[in-house]
Order: sequence, then structure tokens, then C-alpha cells
Amino acid sequence: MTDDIRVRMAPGPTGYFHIGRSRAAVLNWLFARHTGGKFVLRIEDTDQDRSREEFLHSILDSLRWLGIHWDEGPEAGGPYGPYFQMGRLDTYRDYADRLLATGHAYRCYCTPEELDALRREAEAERRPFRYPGTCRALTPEQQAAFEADGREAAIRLRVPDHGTTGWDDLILGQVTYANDEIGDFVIRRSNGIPLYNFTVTIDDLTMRITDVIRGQDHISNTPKQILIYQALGEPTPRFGHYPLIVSPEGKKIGARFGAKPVSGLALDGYLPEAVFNYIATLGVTYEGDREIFTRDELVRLFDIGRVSRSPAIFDPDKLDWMNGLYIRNLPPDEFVSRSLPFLEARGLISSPPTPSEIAYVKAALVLEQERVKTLAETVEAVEFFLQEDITYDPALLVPKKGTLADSVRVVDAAMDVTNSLSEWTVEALEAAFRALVDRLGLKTGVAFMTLRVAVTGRTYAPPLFDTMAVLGRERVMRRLGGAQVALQNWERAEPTAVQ
RNA sequence: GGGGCGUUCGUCUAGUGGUCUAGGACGUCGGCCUUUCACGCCGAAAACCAGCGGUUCGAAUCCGCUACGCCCUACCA
Repeated sequence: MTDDIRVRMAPGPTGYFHIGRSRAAVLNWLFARHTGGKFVLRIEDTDQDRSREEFLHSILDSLRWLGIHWDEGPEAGGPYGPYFQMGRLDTYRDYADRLLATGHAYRCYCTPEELDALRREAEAERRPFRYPGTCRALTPEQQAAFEADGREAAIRLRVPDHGTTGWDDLILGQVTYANDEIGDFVIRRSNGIPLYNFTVTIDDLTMRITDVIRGQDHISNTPKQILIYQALGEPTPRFGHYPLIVSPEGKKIGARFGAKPVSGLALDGYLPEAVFNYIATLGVTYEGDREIFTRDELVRLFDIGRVSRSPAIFDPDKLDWMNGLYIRNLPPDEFVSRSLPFLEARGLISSPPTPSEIAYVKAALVLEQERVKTLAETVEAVEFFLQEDITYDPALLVPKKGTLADSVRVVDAAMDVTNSLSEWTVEALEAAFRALVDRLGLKTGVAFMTLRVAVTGRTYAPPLFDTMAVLGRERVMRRLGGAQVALQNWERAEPTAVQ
């Protein structure tokens, strides 16, 4: 029972669930699933000033989007609740009283102002500040005097003056701190609200957390928390501190870069499974040189000891590549259904789309599947299929290796072919147009480029005859007609171009 | 100022004393495929393994120092 692995993620609802936090979630979740343990979600909402409902939703939505299910926590419940710290105030008070009763903690009547003065003094003398232990050995009379004076007491943990506190980190190995560098720290404010290091410890203890896996920004909190476990006479969990993910500029995530919630990546057209794969493999190795894994493989192969000890830069280019890979591997139907919302949002199709729209757009999307890196790109990729009238630069109708006269001939002849073709299929189109280009004595590359521009309005598109097949005879005729007009106008406007 | 942690191609990394003239991936560049783009395939450039000094027959791998980076240093979380 006590051997069952339990890990947790304990975000404060004080900011969006950014990429850095997603790493915490992914690593803890993988660790839990790999070991057959439980993943607990706990909300640290004691910072009432900064906590916001909106951020709580951001956390929950992002976790769900990534497919990270929490076994216990908000909405899920569980045997060790409540999972919001504000609901656990009584527990913190009980444990604080216990520490007071055993003498491991004591009341401190120093005011913030007095401490500030000491701190400034220490700084001025370029000497590290540490609480001097002023209230460590107050007599009941002295305490009564302070109380009578109207002072509220904070509670401090009595930290040993000598010795060291350390642990064998799951990722970093042995880490040690000297106790005399820690100093008696406050575990409960004078207003009765407990402090972070105390609440996490009590929560982790009472929630029976066995492995605390968190970012390296928490390293220096760890000895304090271990000291609390020891004062309570409780065994400590294992600790593992992974390095932070930093922005491409090497800066901390959250400020300028990556300030958005991870679930926002959905709107940018990223697939959650690709993002999960990327986050899970950023700064972590699994098996050989591979870096593309299914979720099950990640769970099976995850090894906390294979987490790199140095910070990793978030590389948007690599995420894009990976997302494109996942898109290409999607079953076409799924690619289509996942892309439709983007087209709807842009008003390219009705919302909800009609069956005929779906059929048409599906055919177009399938042609673009291996050409996009994000679902959002499908909008631009498929736009020309849906626009009634395409507009383009007539100059593009004459490729660099072609002439205006040739372009005119191809488009004119294409009109006839299009009009008379008996069977509207990719094969028939290709056969007919190849024969046509042959008859005109033109180069296929050049002539096809003219037709491509005439039909799509751009120089890059899916293969010409696949595109025409999807567009249908009507649209192709109309666009070829538009190209004829454009060429005529251009001929008049740029007579020197005629050779 | 003090403390902790870190340091292999631009980026993510493999590497745990000899097999490393340092391997893979993204990105970049070139080629092939080809009706364009993309995909796919092939290839190239790219890290004197932060620097210095030790240990050793032999070091990216072990030790020390220095530099640089990040984090912490609150009655914030």
C-alpha cells in the first residue's frame, strides 16, 4: 500500500498553463503511468490576490487537451481531498500546532519592518542575511508582553544550527545544503495564513505523495521541506528536479515567450499528440536515436533518470516538423474532420458545413495533407479551391522560361480540351493535357505552370491534374476564362513584354 | 554578496576511460524524384566535447580551479 507510487502536480491558478508547466504535467504523468502509480492534481490557491478562476480553467483545459488524466484532484475527487489548498487550512493549523507543541517550531514576534531593517543592514555590509533567532528562546513572560503589545506572532521552524540537509535526487544525484545557510524560516504568517513551503509539505505528506518531481526552481525549497518532514518525524518522499525549458532566446518561459496556455496551441493548429511527443522528448531520451513515439511507448520507456540535467531550449521549428509528421500520419478522414473547424472559423465553409461542402473540401484537403505543418495552414492551402473568383498576378501566367504568346496559346487550347474532355478524371486530364502540350510543341514544365497559375492563382499547389479533378469542369473553365482576360489585359498594359 | 545546479554541432541530444578522425534528429545548404510546392530519398557543412590544470599508457568520459548561464536567497508561489 505505502509502496504505491503517488506523484502530483501542484500549480497555482496564478497564470496560464504554459509550456513549462506542461513539462511538469507530462513528466509526472509519465512517471505515474510507467510505475503504475497515481497522478494527483492539487491546486495551490492560497495566493488569493493572484489566483483567478480563468487560470484554473486554463490548467484543466490544457491538461485535458494534452490527454493527461489526473486520478485525483479537481472534478475527479479522491480519498485525500480537498484538492484545493484553501480547503485544507485546518490541516495546516493542526500540523503547525504539533510543531509548536514539540518545540520544533516557535512563535516569532519580529515585525516585517524590523526584519527588513536587518536585511538591509546585512546587505549593506555585504553579508548574507539570515534570521538571527531573536525569538527562539522567548520566555512566556516575554511572549505575553508582545501579545499585550498587540503583536501577532508568525511561526518559525527551528532549524538545526549545524549539520547538513540533503537528498539523493532522482535526476541530479546527491544534493546537499548546509543547515546554517537556511536559517529559521517562517511556516505561518502572523495573520495565520501558512506559507508555501509548509503547505506543500503538509499536502504531500497527507496526500501520501511518494515522489516529488518538479522544476529546478524548487531545489532550494527542498531542504526546507525535508526539515519539516524531519521535525514532524515523518519519512521524506523522493525528490527529482528537472531543468527548466527556456525560450529560443534562452530566457525563462512565461514572460515574453510561451505566455499563452498550451491549449492555445490547438488554435494554432497543433495536434495534442504531437505536442505531447515533443514535450515528452525535449530534454529526455527514451530508446536509441528515436524521438517519435506513441503515448504507450513513452509510458513504457520513460525513465526519470534519462531526463537531462541541463536546461533545454524550446525549438518551435522542431515542433512544427513533428506536428507536420503527425498530420501526415493521420488517417485522411481524421485529418479532414480536424481541419474543418479551421475552415469554418475563417468562413470558407458554412458552420456547420453542408454534406456537399464536406465532400468537396475533403477532396481538396486530402491533396494538402502532406503539405501543411499545422491544421491552421489548411486555411491558406485550401482557400483557392473555395473562392468563387481567384485573383492573381497575371505576370505569373508567363513563367520565367516561357513567353506571353505561348501562355496565350496554352490557355486557349486548354479551354477547348476542358470543354470537350469526355471523362473528368485525373488520368484523362493528364493524358489530354500532355497530348496538348505535345501538339503545341511546348515544354510540359512551363506550360503546366501557366495552367497551374490559371487554375489556382498561385505557383505552388498540389499536382495540377489532381487539383483540376477536384475543382471540377465548371470552375476550371471559369478560371481559364479569367486567365484569358488577364493575359489580354496584360498584353495591352505591357506591350514590351510581347516578343 | 551567499548558496545550489548546469556547460558535446545554431537547437534537442547519443556518449559513463581506449571501438570518438564524436553518432542521430530539427534547422541550413546541395542533389535525386518530379508538372510547381510539399513528401520521400541521398549527400554536405556544422561541436578542437566552455577554458585551464591534474590523474592515467590513454579522458568528452575521473578530480580541481576559472569562466559563463540559470535558479534560489521573502511573514511570494
